[in-house]
Amino acid sequence: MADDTRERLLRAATEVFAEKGYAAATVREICTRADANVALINYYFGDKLALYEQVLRDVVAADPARAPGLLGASPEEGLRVIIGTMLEKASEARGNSSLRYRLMMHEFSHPSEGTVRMLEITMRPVYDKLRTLVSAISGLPATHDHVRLCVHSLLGQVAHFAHSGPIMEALWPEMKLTAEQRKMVAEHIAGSMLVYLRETSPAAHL
Amino acid sequence: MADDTRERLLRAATEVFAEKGYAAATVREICTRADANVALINYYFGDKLALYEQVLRDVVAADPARAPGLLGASPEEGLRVIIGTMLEKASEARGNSSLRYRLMMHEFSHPSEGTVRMLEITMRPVYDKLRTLVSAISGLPATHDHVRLCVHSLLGQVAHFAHSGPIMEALWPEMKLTAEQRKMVAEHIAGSMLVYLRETSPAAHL
DNA sequence: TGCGCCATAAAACATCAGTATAAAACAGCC
DNA sequence: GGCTGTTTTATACTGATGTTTTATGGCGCA
Repeated sequence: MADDTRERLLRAATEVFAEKGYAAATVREICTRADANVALINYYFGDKLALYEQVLRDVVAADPARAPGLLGASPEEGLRVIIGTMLEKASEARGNSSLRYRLMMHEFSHPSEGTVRMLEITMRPVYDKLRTLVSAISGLPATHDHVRLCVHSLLGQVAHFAHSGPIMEALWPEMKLTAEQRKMVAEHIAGSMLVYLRETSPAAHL
Repeated sequence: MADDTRERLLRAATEVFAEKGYAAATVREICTRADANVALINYYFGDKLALYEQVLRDVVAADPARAPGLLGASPEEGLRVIIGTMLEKASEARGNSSLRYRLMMHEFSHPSEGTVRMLEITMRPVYDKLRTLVSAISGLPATHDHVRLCVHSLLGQVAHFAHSGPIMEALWPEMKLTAEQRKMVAEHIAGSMLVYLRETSPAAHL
């Protein structure tokens, strides 16, 4: 039952971290959900942070930034797909692949002790992928300030729509990120960026 | 010395809340900074939340959303000014007027127990002002989904650039929101939104 | 059977949070 | 000076957190 318990702990930890972020998650809740004793987290992983890193490592075993349907698509379509995927995965309930995005977006809007690890492990690939896409669309090098600004704008917007529950509730109660609304938001974010990139790309100034 | 101590507590609380947000701020740090005893917060204000609300009430006595130079300007200019002001104030060190924005943006990216009060008191005016501006530029009613989406995009981007320190540091170390960079970011956020609004406004489809 | 090891459990521990209390210090006024 | 109410202090309480310790149960194996 040893490995079994370890697995249960990992699974529970993944859920709780994805739901609440690193700081707000408590080892006691994780253990309760895993039907395990509080001491077992330290027994198996050392401490809370090490558990978190293990969760990240496990969950990242999945695709880094290769959303299905992204291969062969135009950069424009790629942008739409990746934004849509992030939003969708960030608001889905569970399912191993979506937890990855929930973790990512949670840490993104609630930076914490574990954030730096998380960033390097899970965010970097997405960030770089987005830069590649924006670079291809705009015709600018991926290191250009303009490209970086656009990518951060995208990430900032996604994080906001996906993870500022209380704010949304207060300012726009109808926005609950239903499947329909998610599509609308994704199209808004990707669409507005594409319009902007088209207008400001060097090609537009011929 | 009574009112004096109360004032010191309020000032210290404003600083600490602005720096760390409601949740991460501790009454002990506030009292230390104010050179006061831990018990005095409860003596003067009741509890931490009441202190926070008092800070909000005080700090909001300033302008709600009337940045200087906003009167009489075109909606487009208004948008640029308000975005620039938010970014600028959010990253300034202190000065009573800037604390307001730091509080706002902090709570915005780290929703907490005090968030709802905060939102209604300080965010709502900015939110409504932005909606008015976007509405005027786009020609759509301020309640339209398109307008709301745009405003949330703006707020999300500002919050991100102003308050996701660890993320920025990891992904874009050179971006430190210096005065120069702030101008660039503000122009990016406002400028891209204006391009988008121009392209999608009903007038563009004649 | 008894030894040893691994997994689990129960409980304790240390720390830090917000809060409460009771006594001390102080101020104003007769 | 001495009373009275207000302000301040030192300290303790309560609860939550991450962590550690100590004990217990099961199981293979000589």
